Amino acid sequence: MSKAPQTAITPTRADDYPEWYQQVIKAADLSENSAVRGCMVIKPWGYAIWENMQRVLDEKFKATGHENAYFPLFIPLSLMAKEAEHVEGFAKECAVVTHHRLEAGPDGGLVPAPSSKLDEPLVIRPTSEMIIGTTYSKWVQSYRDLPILINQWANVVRWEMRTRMFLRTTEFLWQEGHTVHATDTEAIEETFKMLDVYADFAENYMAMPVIKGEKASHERFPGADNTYTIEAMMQDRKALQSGTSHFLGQNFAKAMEINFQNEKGETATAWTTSWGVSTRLIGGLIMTHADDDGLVLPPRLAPKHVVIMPIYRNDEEKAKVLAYCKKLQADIAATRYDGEKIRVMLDERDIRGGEKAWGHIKKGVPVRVEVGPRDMDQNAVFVAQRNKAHKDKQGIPRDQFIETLPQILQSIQDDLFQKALAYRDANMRKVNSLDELKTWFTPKSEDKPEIHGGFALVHVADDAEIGTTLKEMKLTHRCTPLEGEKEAGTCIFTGKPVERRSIIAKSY
RNA sequence: CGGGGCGUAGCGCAGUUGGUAGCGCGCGUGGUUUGGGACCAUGAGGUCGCAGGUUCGAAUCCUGUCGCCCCGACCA
Repeated sequence: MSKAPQTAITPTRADDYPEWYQQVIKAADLSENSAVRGCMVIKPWGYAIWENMQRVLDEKFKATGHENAYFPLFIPLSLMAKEAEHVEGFAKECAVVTHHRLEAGPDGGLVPAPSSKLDEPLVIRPTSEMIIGTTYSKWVQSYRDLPILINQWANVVRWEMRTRMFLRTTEFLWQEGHTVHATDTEAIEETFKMLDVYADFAENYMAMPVIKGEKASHERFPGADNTYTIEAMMQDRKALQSGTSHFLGQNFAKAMEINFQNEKGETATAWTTSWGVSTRLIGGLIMTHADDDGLVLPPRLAPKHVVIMPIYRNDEEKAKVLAYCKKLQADIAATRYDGEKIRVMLDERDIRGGEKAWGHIKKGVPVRVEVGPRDMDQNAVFVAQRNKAHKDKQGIPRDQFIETLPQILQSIQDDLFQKALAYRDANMRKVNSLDELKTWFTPKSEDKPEIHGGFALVHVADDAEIGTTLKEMKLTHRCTPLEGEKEAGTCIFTGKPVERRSIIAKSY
């Protein structure tokens, strides 16, 4: 008999954080590497989380006046080249289609047929500003055609050197909103509105605290006038850029000729925005809440809120317990949480109880319910919560359990947010000198660096050279927070006066 | 692209003076068990990444090739 490990996940976060992350994904059956380099297969449990994210976000987009549409996967090369900074930013990571037919090669196998070479190569979209902007230029004639408020759910490809499951994959799923406005004021308002939608989603659904901020000029989206971000702290205290909203000014409108006649009959150039979040959010979800026993899911996004695990010894008991569980399942499913039916599964698999329970712990199911003959006799259920220790279980009268389940789920949702918030705030502090910054971001043990650092609130000028210096220190300027205390000071690198502190951190 | 490492059963691995392939987990079957990761028994499963070469004989030696992983440069 092999002794069960102390934790369900090996190694622990403290032992080897990156490896822990991989193991959590594996243990929770979220995704796996595919036959294609850098591309992952998102498995049902992982995809169900994405579907929940999509559903909630989509409702929010609709509620703020947006509609969905779909644009092509391919972008003609010449079109890609139209906005100088944009090309510069993405040229290094584009997959390009050059042929449209295969034929037998000289050494067997298949090769692209030379005769099928495309006159103009097609770039697989790394983002869709160009193809969408070009389309919009045809749609916009008059100020009466504005605003255009469209979102698309899509896949994009960015040929990154190094990939990490969910955090950075060659192909990833996302949504990208692209809007056109008659005035800069309106476009800027849209940019902030969607940043707020993202922050609301991150905090109230993912239970992941975020800081809204503006990116330094050297961290901006290529071609944007301003980039705004929500930054979250992971459990290794690194920052994860979790969503971005860009005010594109007139850069893309000029390049794509998105022009219109205004009320006075004059020709005017439009103002555009774009904003997106991706499957990276799942990585953020994992690294915000998961523990050394595996995934921990906030109820509002969990594919299943509750799992019922029947316990029995023989066929006679099995029949009784299963019948009882099915009724319990139906009654739970008829109860509502967060405006929806509670998602409950009955795990009837014929495997050992321990294995079954640990499986659900590793998958992060918020509430586990055991029902055996003893409980049935008392018309009670045995309840465990994923946000508590795995042995911390309570017998509760059945009807009381069902009645309080919505509150239990909400308490888990709140608890996860509060824990994450406390962790972030405990690891965020003002840093007033370069030395202090260096010290904080230098691990005490060099061979096996411990989790260290955090979010440093620093006075720092918006300067590309500082960006380079930071990079050498393996740090980045995450953002300048939009909210909170406005405390003027002098840049710790240049001594220049700056209006408020920015966040400097290691990042994903 | 630079530096390291690895391709042997579904997964993780062992396998040196070259002799025809093994272990753990998982999986199937039978049984004993069962309120938090069981145990016994018994099975199934591999052209040892690919292609050449040396040899009576290659997972093992040589040459080439493909792929993957880790560390850097790039980034939602």
